[in-house]
Amino acid sequence: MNEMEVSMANVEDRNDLPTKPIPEPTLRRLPLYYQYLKKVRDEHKGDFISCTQIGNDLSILPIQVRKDLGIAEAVGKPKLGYSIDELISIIETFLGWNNTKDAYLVGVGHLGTALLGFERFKEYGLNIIAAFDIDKEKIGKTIHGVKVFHLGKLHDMVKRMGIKIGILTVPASPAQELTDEMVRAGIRAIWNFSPVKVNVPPDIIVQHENLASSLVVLAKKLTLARQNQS
Amino acid sequence: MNEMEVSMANVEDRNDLPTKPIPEPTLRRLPLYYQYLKKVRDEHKGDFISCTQIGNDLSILPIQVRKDLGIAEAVGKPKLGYSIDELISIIETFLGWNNTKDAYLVGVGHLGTALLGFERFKEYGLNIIAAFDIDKEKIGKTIHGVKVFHLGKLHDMVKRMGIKIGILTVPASPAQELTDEMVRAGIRAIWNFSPVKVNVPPDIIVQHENLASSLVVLAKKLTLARQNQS
DNA sequence: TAGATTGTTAATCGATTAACAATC
DNA sequence: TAGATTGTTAATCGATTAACAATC
Repeated sequence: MNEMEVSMANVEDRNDLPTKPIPEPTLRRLPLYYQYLKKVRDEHKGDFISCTQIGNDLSILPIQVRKDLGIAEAVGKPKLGYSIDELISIIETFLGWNNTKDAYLVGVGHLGTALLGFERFKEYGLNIIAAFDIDKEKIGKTIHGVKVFHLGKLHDMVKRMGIKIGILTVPASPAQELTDEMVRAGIRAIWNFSPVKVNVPPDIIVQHENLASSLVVLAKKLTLARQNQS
Repeated sequence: MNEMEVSMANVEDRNDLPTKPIPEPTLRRLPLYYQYLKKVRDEHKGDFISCTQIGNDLSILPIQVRKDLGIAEAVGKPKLGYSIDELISIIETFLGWNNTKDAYLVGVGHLGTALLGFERFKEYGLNIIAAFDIDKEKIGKTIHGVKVFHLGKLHDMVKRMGIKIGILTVPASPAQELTDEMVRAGIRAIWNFSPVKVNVPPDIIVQHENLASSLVVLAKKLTLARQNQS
């Protein structure tokens, strides 16, 4: 490959489609680094940090930290490490936390209410600007600064505001129907906290948050640990 | 390998340690199959179901369904498929949902309250039998059938009841301290809903539930989909 | 019987981990 | 300078997917 080809490849990578896929495990670890780095910054112990340091503190192999940071396009200095401030800002940019995305939440039960109270979401570029329910007790109220509307208004409001992200915090039974309704209105990505898998057209993104799955992993690890120690 | 060796190997696998590790992705999919199978059973469309059918409905490759069910030690009939009832019962047994595990919950905020209300956990063998907080408003109250105690009673109650699972639903700041306290008292597995990674001794299990990580995956997929379609 | 489906072994794919030259 | 650390290429590992004989 000659110099011309190299520079062409760079241009393609940065400006053109398709963007190369980022490994999901890396994507999931970046927020961990971010939270850790902000803590470290507040301790004022220096301006630079090494992968060895990060890895030790987070129980992740240093080489993996280096790979992840490389994918996020961070650049370090041999012997010194990475600038903490720069790293924080690079992760923010890479994950798109600078430009906020608006979202609607459907289902103001216990979990929905809890999510409405997560101030932290704003830090991660997510802004829940309205909630929907069918319970007359809740409609019209403002919960954690977010107004609750009747579900019947969902379609028009999604259309009018051009909302792309929907958060689904409802029981199993109405989950599919409400998903269909959101998709019809123009929602492109659904964060699904309901206990069932919902079906969507191929161009719609669904992120299924399944507490049962997580609990199973925890419980099985506990059982295996007991067996192997006995 | 002769017949003797084969039978010896079987005996070891079934009765002796160490139990062979189960792939975590499989473990996470099993509850999905379970929820789906219960729905199918209630529709009374027949007694048997094939991997093709399950896979189509859940958007999972049939061969992967077959692998997963095999790992859970399910046995099917060529041409017919698997008995739905048998499959449900095999998953319940394999995941240990028959014998309930008691747990304590620490931090009765919005999320903690929501988790206390999840009746579904009982189905998955998890029984939250007490909650702890430092807020005098909450102490002494019963939320969703679970009594809230002062945090100071955690240590003695864990010891006395032999509780092994702790659910941590607190903000970042007290998370590590409360983890240490739980471990000292005898907790062996922590389901961590706090926004920070907590450090534990090597024999303690931590399952970190990180909403920021999930949100990042959702948002990045949405961004990539837009770029590739433009 | 014929054909769909299981169970198992092999091939592929992608993420993790190792190796090592470049460098502040 | 010497040594720790980065960035990159190669090796390993484990999960997914494919292939195919056995079978109700």
